[in-house]
Amino acid sequence: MRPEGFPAFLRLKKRREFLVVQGQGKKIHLRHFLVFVRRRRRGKDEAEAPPTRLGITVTRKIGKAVTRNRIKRLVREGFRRQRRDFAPGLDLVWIAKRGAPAIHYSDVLAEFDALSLRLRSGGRR
RNA sequence: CGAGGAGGAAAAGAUGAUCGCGGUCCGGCGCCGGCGACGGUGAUCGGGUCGAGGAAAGUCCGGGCUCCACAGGGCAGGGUGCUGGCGAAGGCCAGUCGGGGUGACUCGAAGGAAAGUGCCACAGAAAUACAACCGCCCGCGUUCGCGCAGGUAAGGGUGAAAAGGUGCGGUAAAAGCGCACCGGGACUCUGGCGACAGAGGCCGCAUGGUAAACCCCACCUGGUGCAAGGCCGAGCAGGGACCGGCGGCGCCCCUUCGGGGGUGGUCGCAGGGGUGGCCCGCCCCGUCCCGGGUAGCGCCGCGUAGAAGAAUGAUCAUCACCCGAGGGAGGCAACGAACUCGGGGACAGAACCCGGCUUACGACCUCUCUCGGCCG
RNA sequence: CGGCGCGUGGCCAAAUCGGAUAAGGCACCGCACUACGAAUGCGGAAACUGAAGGUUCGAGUCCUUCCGCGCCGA
Repeated sequence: MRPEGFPAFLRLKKRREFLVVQGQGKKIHLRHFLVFVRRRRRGKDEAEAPPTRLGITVTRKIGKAVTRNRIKRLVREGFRRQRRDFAPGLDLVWIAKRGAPAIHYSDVLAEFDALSLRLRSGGRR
């Protein structure tokens, strides 16, 4: 697999998967997003942890179709670039908050930095 | 130079680099089936190729397509409404009339109010019919305050709207009572396919407004919407029909205890099916029919962009473009080229397809026209 | 995708067939009562009816377009 690719098996696609992560995962508030994080279960015969997957939710309350698409693209781009720095075996669900339409790509990168920082400090306990 | 009007074309400014995304084709890889050739499949990898708009938006009209209903006609309901042409369309083109604008131009649901019904608050005497409150005038009476009988609609007052308007004549005061102009009406002629326009003489001319109130007239009109509609369908549960080959065992019912009847639970033989050219062999088995129909990375519908967490993005560089400030070549002047710095690029994302409309929108190009300012 | 409904002070809301200067309650402000508050009484402010046009003498009400909500069906 290409190091910065984003093939389909790295995405959450079914509504059921989203509900599981949102119901059982840990809730982390960032500046423009609400992120749910849940550790994936490891299969019996799998040697290493499964890769970290991403799902994005932007409701119609956030904006019109153009802005919703733009937010999802930016988050996907950030995940694609930062994926190597993340611990494997997680499911992430990003839900856009009200301020999200105004963000730029650099803001998304900052959000990812903040998220990984929170995950590291929280995971030590 | 500025401000504007109309028509058209084109719309992430262009190119490159790096990292990416969706469809499809080819190849690799994984999985499944097969002895195999090979076939199927995948959320996987590589390569080729294609990959948003003029409005993709709103869903205001219409068509294709879909299923349901349906002889024809009519009623009800809904829609449209100046004229002519085209069209499937509430659209387009050309014109007429009316409103707006100095103008180029632009906007208009613009049929009918002597078919009928309703409504017209407040004010006012009176709001569609019996017009007369203050007035004005004549006559009679008078206690000189006014009263009665009549004429009148000019003036005052109310109102959005008050029985055509203005002027002159006229009169007791007045009045289309008479005349001129304006307005109106039907008529004739002329031009035009027509909406309508123009002209002419005629009629002194009471006959509101509202139909985006009910309505009348003319024309159009069946409903449904791709979550339409069709197909596959694990599992679970259901309905009906047929023959139940023979025998053993089991189970159930009846019994005069001899037996009789029922039963696809099971075994054997027979039978049927599959594999195969055929036999042996091996494997499977009550048969047939029917409806509903869930799960599904389901399939088709579905496209030379095209899915069902829904693709066309991010970063950088260079070059154009526009705006502002500085600058000042050039020019008699109004004006203003090169260059430097700073800033900017809208509205918006296909979801069955197509045509029209409406709404949103930065800059640029082209054609044509109007108004204004300054200079010579 | 299709259909239906609703937008009136900060909040909840009324307004008959088109005829107002657009009710009422909660909340708010002031005064009175009280030692202070609550409650009560009196008084007051706050709206151009989602936006823009149109019809009408007159529009919250009728019509058109747009904006924002909500509901229903498949």
